[in-house]
Amino acid sequence: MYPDAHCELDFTSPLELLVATILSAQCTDKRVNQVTPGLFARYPAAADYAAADREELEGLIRSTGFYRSKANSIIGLGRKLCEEHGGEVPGDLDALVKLPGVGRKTANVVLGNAFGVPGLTVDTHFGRLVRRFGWTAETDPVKVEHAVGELFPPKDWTLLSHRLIWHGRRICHSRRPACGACPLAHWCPSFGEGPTDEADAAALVRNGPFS
DNA sequence: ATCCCGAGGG
DNA sequence: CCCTCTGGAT
Repeated sequence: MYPDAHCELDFTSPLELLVATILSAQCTDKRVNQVTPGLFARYPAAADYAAADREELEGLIRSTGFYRSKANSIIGLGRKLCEEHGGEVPGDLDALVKLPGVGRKTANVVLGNAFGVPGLTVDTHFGRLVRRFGWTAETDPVKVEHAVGELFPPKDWTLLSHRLIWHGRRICHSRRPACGACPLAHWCPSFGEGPTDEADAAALVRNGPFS
């Protein structure tokens, strides 16, 4: 299912993807893609963010929401990249997570889509769906990441993340999931009654559309 | 636990 | 009017 699910943010470099992912917090990808062309043209390199005028940057990203904190993060990001990473985006999780505005989810997005390093991007969709599927009951994102990581080989992690997010965005919504339109309705333990036990969940992983 | 924050949908 | 949208820092 969803064999060609992919990152829907527009980008042409690790830096662009990193900035776009920061902007995508609590915002649709479509809107992020509306502001990034102008943003990337104005600030082509990390040094340009480091030297950016705060109010001008805020104006360019305002429509994505949380624009003051996002502008702060992006300016700090540019500075730290220049001071500690030669102006380049580091390709490892530990360094990425230390950058301002970059948490584990954002770091894994950059690793998976710009560096080809397998990563599970546990965002709100990912967590909600794997709990509905009965794959884990954890709510802490790191615990969810480890639990789901045990169920699939690393080579499948990035595509699996995109598939789950795709499905979450279009069908398995937070409040009113479109179970009537869901191709997984007869497979999903949350369609009928409540969650299944661990053996059932393991079988769902082995035989399910995401394997 | 709370704040940051605009835009679009129901 | 209320809710949600691929979070992260305090």
